[in-house]
Amino acid sequence: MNGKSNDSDLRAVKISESTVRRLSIYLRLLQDLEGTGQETASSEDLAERAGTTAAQVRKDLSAFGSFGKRGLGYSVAELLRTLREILGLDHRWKVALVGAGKIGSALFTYRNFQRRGFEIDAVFDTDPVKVGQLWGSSEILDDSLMETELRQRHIDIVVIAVPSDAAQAVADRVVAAGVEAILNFAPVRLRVPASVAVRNVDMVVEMEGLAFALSSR
Amino acid sequence: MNGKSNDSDLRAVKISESTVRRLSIYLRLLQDLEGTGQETASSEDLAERAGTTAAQVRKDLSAFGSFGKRGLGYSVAELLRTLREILGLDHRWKVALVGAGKIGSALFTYRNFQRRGFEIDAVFDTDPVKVGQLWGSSEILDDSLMETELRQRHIDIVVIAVPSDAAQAVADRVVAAGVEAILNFAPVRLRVPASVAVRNVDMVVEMEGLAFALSSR
DNA sequence: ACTTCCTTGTGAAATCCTTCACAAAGCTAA
DNA sequence: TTAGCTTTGTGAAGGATTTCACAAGGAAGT
Repeated sequence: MNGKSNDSDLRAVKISESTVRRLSIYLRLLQDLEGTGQETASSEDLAERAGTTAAQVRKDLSAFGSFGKRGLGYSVAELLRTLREILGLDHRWKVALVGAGKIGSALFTYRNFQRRGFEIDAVFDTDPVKVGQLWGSSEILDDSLMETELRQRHIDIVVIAVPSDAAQAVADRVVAAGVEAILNFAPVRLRVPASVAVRNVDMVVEMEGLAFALSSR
Repeated sequence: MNGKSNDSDLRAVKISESTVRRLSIYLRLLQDLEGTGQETASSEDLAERAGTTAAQVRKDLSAFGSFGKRGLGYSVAELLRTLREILGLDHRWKVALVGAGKIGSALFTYRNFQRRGFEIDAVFDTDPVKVGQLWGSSEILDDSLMETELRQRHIDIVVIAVPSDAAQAVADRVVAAGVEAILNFAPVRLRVPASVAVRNVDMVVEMEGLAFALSSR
């Protein structure tokens, strides 16, 4: 929009994972703020709510451009729009879920997902009892259809929610089918090519972190 | 002058969260290795499986002492024992679950929890329909009993799996009841005293991290 | 014993991330 | 317009974490 010295080559600068995490948190805060009708927010406001520092907020944002007004802060509406764009949430992402167990089911019904632009377009399982069942409007598909369906439906992100001993095999097939982003709930480190983005949600690791914290007292 | 006290004073050295995370991952790898009958593992072995570097593995471990044998590597059995001790998994931890919804339920039946030394001893919910129901051997308790039960049962860790607008209030009560470790599944940043350890499991943040990664191509 | 090979443990260097601190910019009021 | 406040954006400093690289320890064979 402006012709400032900013040159906004988003691709060039390396953004750390922690920065991206915080951006996601700022986004959520801003959504809350939008609800309250507050129109601007300072880096100090955001920092306090996000549990970080004002300088950190400004640094995080400054990697992408200048979005604030000095003396005023950031426009909630504008920063919301900007963050959504930065995070790639300005369009919907097609998600497939592999594993229709308890965790898969919890995830499927998790409203925040759909609301944030992630739509689960396919569910796979190996269990013949589950295959064919309807989850919402989508039928649980047989595991063997995975590769073809992932391609045909142009799935962007796959959520792996299978037992840990099956996870790597699923990951291999998913990668072979051209998917480049995986959210892994299985308690294993998946080995994938560097071009594939993986995020792990590992409850046991977090619990053990708490156990460690409690023990070091 | 100064009593340059380093040596093996475990409490004194500051261990980073990322180190603790990796220790937990090494522990899991070693459990797998134990199953295969492999008796020793080098830092290189562990690093490859954990998706890190050999130097990192050695640094992580060296913060706690010297557990390896030069030329040989680490004894799987011994390192297992040591890591369990370091992480505080040499005894069981009493866990309470607040929120008997989908996520709570998935967690409750998650076998890996119990297996790793975490036993869920109490479940709370506000919904009168759920209160009184039996989950495994434990009855779902009314939310209002939370403070007293947490104290009476000497709960170490509370898992918060309630909607985000209720999470902070639950956290406040839990902290007031003397609990010092919280695993939070609600998509909010809890504000707690510094003495309380909090770990967040936030699926939306992870998904948005993937969206960002996909967008930056 | 000696030699060779392997792998640890660890200072030092390099890299990455956060905090500091302040000039510059925007707003309001007179 | 100028003065007084406020808050951003950002180099530079400071800290933390990771990687490097190698001396020293240990095993196994001769």
